[in-house]
Amino acid sequence: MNIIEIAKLAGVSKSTVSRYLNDGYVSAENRVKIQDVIKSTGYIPLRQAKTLRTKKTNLIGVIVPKISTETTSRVIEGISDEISKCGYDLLIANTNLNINKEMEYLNILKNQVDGIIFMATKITDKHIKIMEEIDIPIVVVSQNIKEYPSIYYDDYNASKDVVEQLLINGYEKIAFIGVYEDDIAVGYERKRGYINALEENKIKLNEKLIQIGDFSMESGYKLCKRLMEDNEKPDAIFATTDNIAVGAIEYLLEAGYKIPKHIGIWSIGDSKISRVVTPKLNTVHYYYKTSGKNSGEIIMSLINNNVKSSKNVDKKFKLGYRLITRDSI
Amino acid sequence: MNIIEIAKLAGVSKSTVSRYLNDGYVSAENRVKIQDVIKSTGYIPLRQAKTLRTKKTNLIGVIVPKISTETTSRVIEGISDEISKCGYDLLIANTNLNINKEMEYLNILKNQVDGIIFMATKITDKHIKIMEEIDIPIVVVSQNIKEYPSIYYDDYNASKDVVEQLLINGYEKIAFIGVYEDDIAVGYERKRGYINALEENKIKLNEKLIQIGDFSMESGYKLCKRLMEDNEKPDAIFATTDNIAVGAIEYLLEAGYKIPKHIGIWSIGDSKISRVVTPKLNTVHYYYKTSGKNSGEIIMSLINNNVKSSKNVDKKFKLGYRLITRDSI
DNA sequence: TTGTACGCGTTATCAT
DNA sequence: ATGATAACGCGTACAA
Repeated sequence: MNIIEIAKLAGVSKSTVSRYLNDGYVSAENRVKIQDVIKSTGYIPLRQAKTLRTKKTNLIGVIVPKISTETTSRVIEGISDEISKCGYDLLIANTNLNINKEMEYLNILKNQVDGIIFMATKITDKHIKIMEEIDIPIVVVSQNIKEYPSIYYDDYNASKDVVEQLLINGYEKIAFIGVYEDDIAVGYERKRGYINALEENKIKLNEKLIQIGDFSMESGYKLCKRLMEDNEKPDAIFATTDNIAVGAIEYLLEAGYKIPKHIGIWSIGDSKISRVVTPKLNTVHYYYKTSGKNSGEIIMSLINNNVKSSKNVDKKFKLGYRLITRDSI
Repeated sequence: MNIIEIAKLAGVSKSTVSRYLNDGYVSAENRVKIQDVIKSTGYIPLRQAKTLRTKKTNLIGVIVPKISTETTSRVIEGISDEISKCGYDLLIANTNLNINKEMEYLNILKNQVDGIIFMATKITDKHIKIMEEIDIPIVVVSQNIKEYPSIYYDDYNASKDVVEQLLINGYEKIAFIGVYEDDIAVGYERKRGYINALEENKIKLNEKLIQIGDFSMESGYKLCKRLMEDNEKPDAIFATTDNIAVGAIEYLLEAGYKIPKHIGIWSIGDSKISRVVTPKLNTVHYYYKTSGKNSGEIIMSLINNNVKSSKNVDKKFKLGYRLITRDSI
């Protein structure tokens, strides 16, 4: 079923049908005829043919580091809600944290979609070079990249606030369990917030209290163990993610510590898990879904304004956060 | 940059370039020339033009009920892993549990992609009617639909096994907290397993011990409360999902019950939460990622065998499950 | 082994 | 307001 058949059935030319479908510049009587035929046949124009002609795909590509995490799915949900309002759909590319796949997908997507939302963990010069060659708008979410529109979280201040809350509540030896600094937002910025908070409060930095691993619960468990078995035992732990915190809690409980009696703990994420683990976690709420919504809005506005490259488009959204107080301090 | 420019640069006709890209029927010397040009230009054929010609999109559409749940993201991960091996990408349509959107997306996707994986909660005659009109293969995951290839879980037996385990462990009054039976798998089948297990063990069904709500923790909380405030107090609860179980636990703990001392609890899902909640939940592991992988395999094989409609294609995969014993009984 | 010519379904231009 | 026709980028039958 194509536009020509519809035209025949309606007794008009295919141009008229096309106009009916698009600008709508058609006489009332033909309008009715065409409408009837389309309704009875269930005709939907072939997107690919339309794309070939118009250079519009009505698709947004999203590159994600890992599809099955709570963070990712909340961001995607926000994007999906937003772009579907504009008749756009989602093409999802999962890199599984493989940096080469990120580059590959950037290249594949560049002529498949009208815009790319790139959920990044770490962006290298190589990335930037590839991104510069792309002539559709790109929006980065989760990291602040100076060359591109970015939606990111205020990791530095969130982290600083956490440490300050811990101090206010009387904790003195606050340990830090984080991730590799390659990840600018979660690794570097959160650590920087921790360090600066201590500094501003005139507390000497103790390198032994800083442990770096990956995003897994196992890492939280292991690093917490290392921390507690050392003679520089902390009285509080700041874990950069809920997942890490849960791993740490697991160790602490096993080792017979009471939380928060013997040791306090605070993390970032406000994941579902943080609300049900015992003790319920003090954490920080990030507006992940909102960040998806915002990136959707930005990409749509760039597309609608016919922006070809979003390089140096100065849109930066630093999202707020909310400290959540529960039972772990 | 299109195929004609590449041809010019390589000093051959565009047919030769096309052959290089596809069947590869090209002389060695031209092969090298073309390869060089493609490499230096970074040329990638435009998918849409190719599609228009070949009727192949190299896209799989996935319709999901809710994008931001652990189950969904695990299934999608499996699909993504599998189809990416075949050079396919994922087009995701999120219905947000809106049944009309399901129909809508079936109609939209039918000429956008080469195959549809439909993650359904409940399939009506209306769905079937629409699906019959679609001339690309459809695979259903999460429900067993007799007319279409289906990957589903053995809800009936999993549920029965849970109840039997509870009985073996000495529990006598086992309550059931479930969801509306519209959802055939989670609602109907799991309840059926519960009822039959009791029957086979000659235990009289007590309607008061059966509570039906939705998928939320709140529902688990509320229904558990109702159960415990009645004079027919159960000594064990079978919750059909981990989420519901967590809600129930929340109530029980608040009300001063000890688990499993005063009451046992068992659920289905083996979600991340089930492993960290206190007490750690007895639950059932379902192979969600595998189900995604399998649906990917099936859809790819249907596509590769040029199957136009998968109606009455007799592929049924009932996935196994694994009972997980932890601390809640 | 290579190239020419045509067709896929749509929109845009231009005359009428 | 309408219709004929060209064009989008690619693949392929056919002729050479």
